[in-house]
Amino acid sequence: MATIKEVAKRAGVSVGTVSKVINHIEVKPKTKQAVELAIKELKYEPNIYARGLKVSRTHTIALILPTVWHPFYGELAYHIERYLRQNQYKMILCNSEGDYLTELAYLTMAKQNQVDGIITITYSDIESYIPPTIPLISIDRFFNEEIPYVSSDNFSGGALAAKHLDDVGCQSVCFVGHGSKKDNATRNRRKGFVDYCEKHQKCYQIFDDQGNHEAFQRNLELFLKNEVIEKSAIDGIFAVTDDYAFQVVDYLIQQGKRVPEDVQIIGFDGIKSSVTDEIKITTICQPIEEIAKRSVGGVIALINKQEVSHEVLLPVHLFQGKTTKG
Amino acid sequence: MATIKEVAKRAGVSVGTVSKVINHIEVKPKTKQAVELAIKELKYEPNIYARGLKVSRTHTIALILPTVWHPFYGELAYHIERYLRQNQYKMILCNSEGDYLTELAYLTMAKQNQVDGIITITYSDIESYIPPTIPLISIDRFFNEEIPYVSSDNFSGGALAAKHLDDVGCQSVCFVGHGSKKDNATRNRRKGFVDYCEKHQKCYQIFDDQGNHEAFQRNLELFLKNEVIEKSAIDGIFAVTDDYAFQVVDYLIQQGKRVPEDVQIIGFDGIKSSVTDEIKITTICQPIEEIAKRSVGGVIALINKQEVSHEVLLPVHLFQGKTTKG
DNA sequence: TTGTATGCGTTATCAC
DNA sequence: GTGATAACGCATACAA
Repeated sequence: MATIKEVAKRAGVSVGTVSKVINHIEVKPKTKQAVELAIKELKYEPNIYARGLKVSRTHTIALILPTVWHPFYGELAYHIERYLRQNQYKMILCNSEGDYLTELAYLTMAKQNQVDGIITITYSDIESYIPPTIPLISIDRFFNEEIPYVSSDNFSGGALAAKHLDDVGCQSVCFVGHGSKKDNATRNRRKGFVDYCEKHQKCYQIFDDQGNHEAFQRNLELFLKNEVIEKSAIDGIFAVTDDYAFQVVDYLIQQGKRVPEDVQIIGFDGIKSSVTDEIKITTICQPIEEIAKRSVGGVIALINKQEVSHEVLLPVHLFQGKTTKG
Repeated sequence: MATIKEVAKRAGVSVGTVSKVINHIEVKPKTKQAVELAIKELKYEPNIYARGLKVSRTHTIALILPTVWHPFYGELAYHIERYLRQNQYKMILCNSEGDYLTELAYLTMAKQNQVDGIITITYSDIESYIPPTIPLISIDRFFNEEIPYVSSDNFSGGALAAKHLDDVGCQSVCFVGHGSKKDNATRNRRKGFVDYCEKHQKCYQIFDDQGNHEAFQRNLELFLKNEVIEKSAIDGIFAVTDDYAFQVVDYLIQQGKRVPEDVQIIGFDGIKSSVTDEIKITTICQPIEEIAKRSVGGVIALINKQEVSHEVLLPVHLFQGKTTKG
């Protein structure tokens, strides 16, 4: 691997001059030519570590999320990487799998100057470990007044879901969600849903189980069996994520219910498993690409010591699918 | 940010000693304690760039793939990141979107010592740009005798698909694929399929359109309409990927055909859109996790100048879903 | 066992 | 406009 010194020698100039050429600082056209020739001949590539040592900027940011193996996070990661790349940033991907130790390891990386900033979407309490000096943007999660976050307008989304079920004629609706204390996003969806129901005096129920994956599924099916299949007490369901909506749809159909004739169902997220895929259900769509864009813009602004708004709340919209009467 | 010097001063030792402690080289227990205390007090974090400059190892590898926003690549990326992390490596993710310029940019990164190695899954002709000095593992793609690759046993998979259609009673089968010149993987699936049919004197057809996404879909539907709907000349279809299998299933059902009663369909890949998702169709499953494991093992071995087998061919297996008569 | 000194490849600040 | 040189923070060979 050629170094800047060898380039300088070959071009018959000093290292300083070579450095100038590399960094696009004005030099005499003739010397510039000579240097560029030498660079080509020696196939010189600047060593990023030496440079990093000097300027302590890596042009790398870390993205921490539960797992990229999921339509929502996959799409988000895809767009974030794309926007970062457009801004000459590289992205280190971390699947935390919800493990806060893994997340902490990445915070440490940032402290070591391995990354210039972090975008995180987490449900762990890493708040107290985040040094105020690290440029960090949180997605979907409010930590404190210091840490900027970008999120969909989950409250309005929840209300919109309730309104839609109302509009399509549901008499007795239900919220289905996984009661996580940490997840502000889904909590707000529930709040919005409830708020609409209260204001419009809709009859509603809440299923908000806190168990793990298996327990949740078991309890959900028990609940549905009882309320929907046997008592027919519910004719409209708002599932807090599309994943849950699928579960609900699958179970009800398996139990002989018709969707949307007997029960109408609306989800949240608007997931597609790839760019060519299609949204499968009626759902509240998050503006994933916009979330990505704002997050990237946010970290880069933070890195450049610019002002960043503490809260960015992005509008959602309804996608009319086949699980409600359109 | 504290440096090694400040730690040394505070601990009353020299920088060399501090360095030894950090790198787990034997020192007197007492001095070790003192140093560790100082490190804690000053919240010292080693600067990775200074270290990188010395040892030129970054413990970072780049993963280049078309897009992480897809169940197959998403799962692959997930596992690769996991294995890398287990080996104290970080992963830079690059969605090339099939653009070879983007891919080249990452090769350059490797040359600049920004990454220690590369795992790539590409359909571009980047072959001539890969410097032989860069540790690189190719997935699903044979480049040349120098570059090691890991892949599913696509040929056997294709044959297995044909055999399965044969076993479940199909009389006249068909291969559906996107004829890419670069994609050895899918080509071998086709070869395996044809090989089985020839050997067992099965009647078969090939649909291997080369158009872009829209053209392909249009032509595929034309073909299916003609051969399946009108002529009923096909009762078993092997789609070269699950994505295509879904397309085929959707179209045929929309056209009034029953699956698997009228037409049986088998895909390839075994994709699930998340860890909790389920495989939806009969398909040939790739051992995605094993591919990830071998790829990671491969690059790390290359980085450590160990021998790596040029070809790793991993066995596939049949998943019996509801699109064939089990 | 520990300290000292050198150099890794760059950038940036000076003189010239 | 260009060249010399001092950092940047660390690892390491060698000296003590």
